[in-house]
Amino acid sequence: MLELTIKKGLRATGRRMTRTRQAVLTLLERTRQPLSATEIFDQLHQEKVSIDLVTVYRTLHVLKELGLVVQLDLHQEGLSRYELKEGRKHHHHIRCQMCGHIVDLLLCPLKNVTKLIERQTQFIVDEHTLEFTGLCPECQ
Amino acid sequence: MLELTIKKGLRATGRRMTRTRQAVLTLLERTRQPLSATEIFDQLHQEKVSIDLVTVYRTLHVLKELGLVVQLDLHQEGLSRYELKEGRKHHHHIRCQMCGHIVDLLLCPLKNVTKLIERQTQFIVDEHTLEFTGLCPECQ
DNA sequence: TTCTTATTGCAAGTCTATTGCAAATATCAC
DNA sequence: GTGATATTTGCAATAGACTTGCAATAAGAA
Repeated sequence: MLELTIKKGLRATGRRMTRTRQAVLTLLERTRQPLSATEIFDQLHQEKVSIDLVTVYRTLHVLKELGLVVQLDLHQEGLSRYELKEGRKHHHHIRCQMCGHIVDLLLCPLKNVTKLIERQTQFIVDEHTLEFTGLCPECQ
Repeated sequence: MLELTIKKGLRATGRRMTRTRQAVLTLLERTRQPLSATEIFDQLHQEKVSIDLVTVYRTLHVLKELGLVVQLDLHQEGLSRYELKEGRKHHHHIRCQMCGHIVDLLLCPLKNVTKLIERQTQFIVDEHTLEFTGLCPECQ
């Protein structure tokens, strides 16, 4: 169970499971799109959950630190989005420029490329960001 | 000559070549690293060029519109960087997490992938962002 | 239930980037 | 060169994402 895993992770670092963290997690769990802090804030308020925007940011920060959540910086959006890892494989996204709809990509074409880059640049590669934009079927 | 090309581009859209635009361009031309607006502002001020930060932003916006400059959003930097196109091919970057040094990558492994994504998602792919982070040879 | 300590909300602040507007300046016609 | 006109600039103010300090609150262990 996801909730148990998370509780353990929190405990292990001297942290507590609280109503607000619960609320953020539940929302992320049932939402398919990666959410921004503001979107999480707005959505929870619509559901009459009282939470401060600062707390949303802090919660996301903690969840990211525990490796339970991934932070995305989509192409020129100027904000961060978050999605639960929850056993999902490393993947990328494509976002519609028109409607903002975000879809997961099932492939990551970069596994072989990393070695090539390391040889070429002498860097030790740590992370990569790969995000696409375009027009979704509805907006074409 | 780059300067002529730019002047033409400006003219063609009813714009003018000015001292400030000149200064931003010259700086971009002789700097190898992609620069942020603030960095451009600071550098020009160090060189006793009087320019407002707003003007830097507006200049970059215009140059981007003319297709003379590329806007980069590197992995979780929280700001945009700009570099001259100037006949250079489409490419990506890798940034050192330690010292911030940015190096060009000579390959783009995504040409074939785009078609695959279009088939898979039914999107029409327009752009992609691909940026790496890691440790540069000096920081390892 | 009580105590300790993490967590929260609020207010204020930071940083990147944008907008409105009057003043400055580039370009064109003369 | 001079003047007309339209673009560009600087300044002040503003927007929006995100952070920090601190007192009040709540989780969880005894």
